[in-house]
Amino acid sequence: MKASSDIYARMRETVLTALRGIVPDLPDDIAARVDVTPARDPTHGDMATNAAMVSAKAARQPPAKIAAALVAFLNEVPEIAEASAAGPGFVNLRLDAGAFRALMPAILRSGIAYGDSTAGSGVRVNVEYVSANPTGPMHIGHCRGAVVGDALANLLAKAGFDVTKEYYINDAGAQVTALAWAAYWRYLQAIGTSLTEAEFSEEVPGGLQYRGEYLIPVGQRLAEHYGTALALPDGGIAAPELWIDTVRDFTITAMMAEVRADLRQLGVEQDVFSSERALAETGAVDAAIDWLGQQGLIYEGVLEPPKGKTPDDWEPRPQTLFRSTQFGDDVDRPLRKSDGSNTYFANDIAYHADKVNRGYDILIDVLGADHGGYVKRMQAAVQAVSAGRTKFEAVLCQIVHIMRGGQPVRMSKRAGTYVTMSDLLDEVGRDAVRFTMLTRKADAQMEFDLDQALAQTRDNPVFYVQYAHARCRSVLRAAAEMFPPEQVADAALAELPLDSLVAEAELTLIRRLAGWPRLVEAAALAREPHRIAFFLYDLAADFHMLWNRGKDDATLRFIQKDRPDETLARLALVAATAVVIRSGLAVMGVDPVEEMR
RNA sequence: GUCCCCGUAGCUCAGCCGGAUAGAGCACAAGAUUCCUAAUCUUGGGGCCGUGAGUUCGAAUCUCGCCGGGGACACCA
Repeated sequence: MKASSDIYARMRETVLTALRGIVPDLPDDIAARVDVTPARDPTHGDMATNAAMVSAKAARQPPAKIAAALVAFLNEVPEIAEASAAGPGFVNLRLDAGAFRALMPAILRSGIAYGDSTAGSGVRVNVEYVSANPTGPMHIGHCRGAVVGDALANLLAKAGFDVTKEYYINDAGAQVTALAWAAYWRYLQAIGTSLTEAEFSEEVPGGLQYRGEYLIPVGQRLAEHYGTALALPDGGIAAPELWIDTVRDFTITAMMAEVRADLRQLGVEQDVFSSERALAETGAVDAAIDWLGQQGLIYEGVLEPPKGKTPDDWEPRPQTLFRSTQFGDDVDRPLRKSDGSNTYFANDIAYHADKVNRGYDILIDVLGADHGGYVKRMQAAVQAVSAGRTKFEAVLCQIVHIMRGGQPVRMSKRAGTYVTMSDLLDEVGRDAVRFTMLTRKADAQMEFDLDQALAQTRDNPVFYVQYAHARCRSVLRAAAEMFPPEQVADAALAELPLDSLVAEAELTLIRRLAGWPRLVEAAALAREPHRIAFFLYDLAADFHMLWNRGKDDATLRFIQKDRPDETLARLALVAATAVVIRSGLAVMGVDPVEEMR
């Protein structure tokens, strides 16, 4: 088995081996707490371990004594230049520079697969994201969920999970009925009805919704397909049962085509599209409710009114309830409405049961923060339908405010009430949208500054990282004048001796590259794809710094015309840097650029 | 009233499973370019990590209370 390309994981194994020699009956839970982390302060060396401190109690020895024994052992390890005890019991490690340099051939051979991990050990994860109602164009909120979900799925896959990307089409319920009415209105307009919008709205149960212009083309296409057959001869409203299924299906199909087009523009491709309607029609919802009933998790009851804020029309009412409180929820949750039809929650239970039955170990839903109150009941439901075998997690995405010149941007002509994803993509482009959306924790509100996303300065992280990659490529292009192309290919550079890389700025960069696998694992475990963006930003900073060192001191430039061997070693470092940037951008779904214009 | 998220430099935010002297960018001040793209870099000032307790060798990080901001709270999706 080849050594892990995560040098921190490898050193941790070494430390554990040493620790077991000192504390023979080391408990597993203590061993699990032993960590080898990058040193925060470079004067402490390259890495530090807490091994002596966390094991002190179990060993019934003072940390300093364990640390001293660890130091003695670790100083005999060839890769370690120096081990020393410090502070309350840290053991600091300074590695032989060669140990870091030795990673570069592995990086160059792996390409963007560098950083791939087996930490997920093939655990099956379903990441459900976007899942917008097909009632209109995707807007800015969907966009964040789409980017976060997609990057999270990529990240988990890189960390060794077996990932499925899924979209849940909410094509059942009252909203799509309202959508059908709205499309029908545009249809009547297309065939020249004499009704006014106000007159039409009078006839719609609940009133006309979805008044944005985006349904006009759908109405026109309905008119092309069906002529006047869906209306009364005078252009009036025909009996709903004569047209509503037709119009609804037609409109959902049209809206989903738009959604897919928007997602394609964003570079998101999901593996599975699940339909709420299809699920309901196969009887899966009733089956799920029956199953819960057999487990004794369902009863007929009356809920207390919510405290503090009672709805105006609240009245006590017997309902079919799920015992979600048995699984930690605050109240039991209704599965059927007063008219006997299923609630959205009931459908969602069936849907998640379906995912459980497809064999996933972990279900992750990427949701808007307004669904925060939904998480506990879904956790309860998944626990119930999987008999505790499947884990449910939610990643909540907070609201995004689009800003321009310090002012919020609100309206879209087409959609009427919100900024569409498509507008945003047209204005700043896919890469800037994706990267910028990942420069905040998902559960923190963010301001998306259009000016900044387009700015070509350091305060635009997209640009800054892209520029670093372009500079790497630029150096390699320039080197082509000095060497034949095959000699500066990644594979060839991977074979070179690298002992000449000794400058501090070079070693800083190399250490950063060495931290990539560790970061991938940590980010995947925390479900925090935004960490990738910050890592790449720091990596870019290291590279730009090294580049500028060459401006102060000509001997530090990458290309040294009279010293081909040193030049090639430096090219290896540049190429490895480019590889890691590409590896990170791939997780984020951002394309690297070869040169800036 | 209950639940969830947030509170770190003037501003926008990082801070990985608790670790040593809390970090970036912007803004502000001063500097670096006959050069692999200065679209960059260097240096400097700037902090009661909202607040009070607790847990312990050690807390920005974990627990509880309080203050402040956002969100969600039967029969919507």
